[in-house]
Amino acid sequence: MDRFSKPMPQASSHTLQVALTSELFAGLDRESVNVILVAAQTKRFAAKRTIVTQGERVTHLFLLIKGRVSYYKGTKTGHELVLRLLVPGDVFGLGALLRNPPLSLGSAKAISNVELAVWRHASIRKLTDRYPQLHENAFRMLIDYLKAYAERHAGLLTKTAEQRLADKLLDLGYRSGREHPKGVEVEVTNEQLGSLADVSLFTASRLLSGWERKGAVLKERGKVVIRSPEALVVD
Amino acid sequence: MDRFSKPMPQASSHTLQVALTSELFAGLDRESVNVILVAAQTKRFAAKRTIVTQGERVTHLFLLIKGRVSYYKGTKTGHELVLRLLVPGDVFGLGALLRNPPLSLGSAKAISNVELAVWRHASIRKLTDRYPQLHENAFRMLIDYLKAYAERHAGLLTKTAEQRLADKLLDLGYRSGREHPKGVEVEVTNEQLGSLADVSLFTASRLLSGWERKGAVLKERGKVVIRSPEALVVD
DNA sequence: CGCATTGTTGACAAAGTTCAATTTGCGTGG
DNA sequence: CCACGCAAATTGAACTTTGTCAACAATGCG
Repeated sequence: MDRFSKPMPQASSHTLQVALTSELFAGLDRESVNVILVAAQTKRFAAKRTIVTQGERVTHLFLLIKGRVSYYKGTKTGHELVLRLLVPGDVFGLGALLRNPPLSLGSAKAISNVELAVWRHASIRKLTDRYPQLHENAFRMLIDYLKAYAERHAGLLTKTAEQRLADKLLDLGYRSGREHPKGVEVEVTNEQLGSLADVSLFTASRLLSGWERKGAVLKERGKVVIRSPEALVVD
Repeated sequence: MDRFSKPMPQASSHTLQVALTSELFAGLDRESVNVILVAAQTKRFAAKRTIVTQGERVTHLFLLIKGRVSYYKGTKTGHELVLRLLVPGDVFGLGALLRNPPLSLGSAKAISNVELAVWRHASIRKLTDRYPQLHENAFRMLIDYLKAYAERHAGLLTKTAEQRLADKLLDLGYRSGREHPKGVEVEVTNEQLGSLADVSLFTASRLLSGWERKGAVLKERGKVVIRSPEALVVD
């Protein structure tokens, strides 16, 4: 195996594109990210398939390339608490960076058909040795999640259902909105949105209807089009 | 300065004792922990003093040696959301392990007179280079906090105020309970307990009174004595 | 002893949840 | 291409838990 005889392996350009936007690879140059990506496997899951299960050991690190994933926590009473709706560039399974990975704190489920870059525990460990920046980034992401959580929690105690729902809808629009002739289109059901905002799906339905009457949003099954974000901001 | 002429510096035995119980030093041997501790400064704060302030850059890592600290998040509406009551062995300021430390997500306030071991950013960075286990431990702790948070959040949606309050009281008893002729004594005010369980201080007062009538607890100003933990467990 | 902190209790209100009954939209298979 | 059936959304009505506010009591520090 002569080092001159073989071209450098390349990750698909779309995958590379997405990875470069991920916080996990912040501060790493294009080549390094490419090296890291070629160590990953590409996996696909059909809509509604479970990708990781709460309570099982975290043996893989995932980077979402295409589609949407719901990361949620099941509760004893059967409720599903959606922790975050993941969009391309988001990662999950950060526990796999540890020598002895912990048990997963939630489950991940494909909402649409999805494509993921997947690293096995052993290979991501090797990569973090070689690129310590990865560890640094992952650490920072955890702190950011913690911060986001504390805020969500504080919001639950101090804001009204309407404010929380509006906040989440706008956040989703920002993170995963699509162009639409009348505004920004967000793919989300009342139930998902409600769970993210810690509001029942009924309340979500009522509030959205109210906004629609005011002309702030349009609704379709499984979608919301934000027409005037200003109308949703309270302050 | 001859390396044979000077005895090895030693951390105070009590400090070492506490440090060895801390998750942050899990898997490190006594000598290593000692080396790490001598790089720290000992600081004392009087009751009610603020130790770190939300929103300021995290420039120091703290290990609580003696006393109690409240780690909380202030909200715009003036509420204080207590994230955790810290007891000896607990740490805060984990963000200081990052090269560019983030802003603090909460504030820390001394409840009693406290003693802390404190590392400056630069020195803790040197230590993590020398003892990578520190990084590993900190990472795991963040994941554990995240898990605890998700559970607290889920509890808020699925459990009653009574269950949540009971859970927190028992958790505190376990983490920081003291012997008492009639049971386990916990130093906590209704307000603190209420905030930890996401319950108003009035509801906390009412529930505790109810338990006292049933003989499950005894109350004194600033203290609760748990007489029969079983009576508080619901299942 | 006086004052600040902590705790108590009642009356009341409000914000959302729950449940049930329907309706609407959409993909699929005959 | 139509009909079936599931998933998503709607709407009303009753209910309930908990927070809010106010007035007051007790505790203990300096």
